[in-house]
Amino acid sequence: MDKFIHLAEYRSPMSAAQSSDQPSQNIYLPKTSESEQLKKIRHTTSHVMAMAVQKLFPGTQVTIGPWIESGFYYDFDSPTPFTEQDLKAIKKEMVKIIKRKLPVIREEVSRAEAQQRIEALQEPYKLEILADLKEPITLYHLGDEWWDLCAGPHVESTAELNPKAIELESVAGAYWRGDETKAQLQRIYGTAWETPEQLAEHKRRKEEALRRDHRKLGKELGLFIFSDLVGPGLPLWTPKGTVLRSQLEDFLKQEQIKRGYLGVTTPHIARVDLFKTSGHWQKYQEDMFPLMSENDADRNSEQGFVMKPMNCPFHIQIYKSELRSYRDLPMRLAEFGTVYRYEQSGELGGLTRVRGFTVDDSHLFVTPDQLDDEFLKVVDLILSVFDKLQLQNFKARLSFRDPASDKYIGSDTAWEKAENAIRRAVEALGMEHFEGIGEAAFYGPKLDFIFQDVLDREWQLGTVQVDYNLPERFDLEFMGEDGNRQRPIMIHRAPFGSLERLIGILIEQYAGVFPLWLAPEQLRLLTVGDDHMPFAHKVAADLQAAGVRVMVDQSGDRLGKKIRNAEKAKIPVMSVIGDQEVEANSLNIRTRAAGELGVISVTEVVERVKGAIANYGDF
RNA sequence: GCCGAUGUAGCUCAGAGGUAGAGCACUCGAUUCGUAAUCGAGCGGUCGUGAGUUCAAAUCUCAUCAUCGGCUCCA
Repeated sequence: MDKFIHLAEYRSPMSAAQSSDQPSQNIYLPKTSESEQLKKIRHTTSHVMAMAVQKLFPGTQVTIGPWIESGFYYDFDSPTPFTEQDLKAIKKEMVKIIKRKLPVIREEVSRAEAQQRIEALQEPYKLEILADLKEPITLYHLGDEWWDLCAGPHVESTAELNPKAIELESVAGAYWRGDETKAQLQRIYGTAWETPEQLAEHKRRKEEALRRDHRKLGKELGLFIFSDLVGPGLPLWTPKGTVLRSQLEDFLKQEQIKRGYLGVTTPHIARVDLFKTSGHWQKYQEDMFPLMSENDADRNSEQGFVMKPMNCPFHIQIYKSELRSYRDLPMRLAEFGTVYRYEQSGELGGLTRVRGFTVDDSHLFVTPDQLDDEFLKVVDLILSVFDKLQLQNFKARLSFRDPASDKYIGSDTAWEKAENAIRRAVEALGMEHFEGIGEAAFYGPKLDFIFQDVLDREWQLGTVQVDYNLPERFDLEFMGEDGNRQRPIMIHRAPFGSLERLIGILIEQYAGVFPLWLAPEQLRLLTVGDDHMPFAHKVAADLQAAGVRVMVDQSGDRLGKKIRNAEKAKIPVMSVIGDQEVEANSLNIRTRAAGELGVISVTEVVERVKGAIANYGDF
């Protein structure tokens, strides 16, 4: 377990070593948080942008405009939305302002003074911002024409900004204070750098990220599709994509067998009463597909079936089907269970956010004495799974409830016990982590493993949850050593989280180049001419019989084209077959990773494939 | 769900009130070729869907569906 004690320091996938299909220009792009100069540049640029917007669009109110790691944004309350054309005009105006070399002047004022000046401007959002500010209250002026509340820092003059290192990137809607019940503002995202070269590199990396995007690669590699007739957020897996799924499932199933998990299988729908008992119906209804009722009367009295949004209540029924003894515990019920959640339409995207997905779910029923040990074992399993998948860029989050919210079920005592159990585990492991208040499941706190996609969006994959609440709601018991019935504790856990989301992240992490054990097509045979086809098919049959996923390129293309196609399809191993190979009854191997390897016998190829698969490595 | 953008052949895209194009893919023919694209021909689209405006709509308007970027929500 030692090797997992320190989680790899988080790095963006874009900067990861294997991230590039093309050599990087080796221009270092610091994050804003790493560079005082970028903080100044981006603060000032965003002020210049806001000044330009207010000049071009009178009546527009300025709200907040912080830097973000790769740039900045500013939120405006504008009577009409901004368009792409507007961005160009705004940029032009910004250049004018910059060229006037306006000094950036810091001024410290009293709260009353700030309030008075804001009232003169008639900008109510600023008043709200002011109310939350601590002393000292500072204003930053651009010349004597424009100012905003800001803590700084700023450059000393707009002359320090390079218009060629600035770009306005996109417009978007955003709610005031991030609250969907409040006004929707217009947000403009932009970026600013010290040099035009840095901006060019930033844009190059964004384009590279697009090439690795799992939605693009999934289509190019033929891994999954979506169909308008099937519906949004419901991926269909092709034969190639299904290889990925089954390899991952088989891998985890083997790991679970080694750790004493028991497989179960449960239906996709259930009576709504099951979810009333669990509390899902009360707390989660708007995220569930609507009730299936036979008639209006049933619908009105909430009788009928629903698609399952989670697997736990089903596993609980299996646990409950017999009186369990303390000797039976811990009982670890596991299933690749496909669940259906009615996500809001605007949330859907690729494989990372879908409406039907498969959870590598397991529920562990444990005695209070077993809780800590079982929890650690689960974390160990999760970390070893990530290790095998070469996933290093993740953060561990303690997802606790927001005490101010009423969206949770269960007693304060139960929640405290569960949260403490997670804290104990993380401390015992010495694991780096951060706390996410309000990130808990409605029935219990979680330890979540957060990854980033190619566009730097964060996604939860693996999760472990400690749950005192569902055992209570379903009245779970086991017969204790002393002959008294006791209540078990549940651990919910999923190393992958969602098979779909995991595969989305993996596609991007590998840039579509899968390790041999996952590659849908492991080896492709390329004949020089048609005369070599019979030998190719014989070899293919032998390799297939040995368990290798092999295909013969059947096209009439020339060798160069066949190689090009195999490279584009990111096939890890290819073999050229011509007169020499037929004569020598062997294969001439070329790998994607290492190029030509020379002539190898069929038997040796099989052994090398098996060896590579066994240690999750390359051919 | 909200704000904005986009939707043209299997894929990537061009066209922009006068009735649809390219490259790749696919099919056929010729070529039988040794490590990233052989040549030629052919097939293929009621321009997301439905209304409306117009003599005429892929093009303008509205609605709707889907996708994309954000926001909100979440595995």
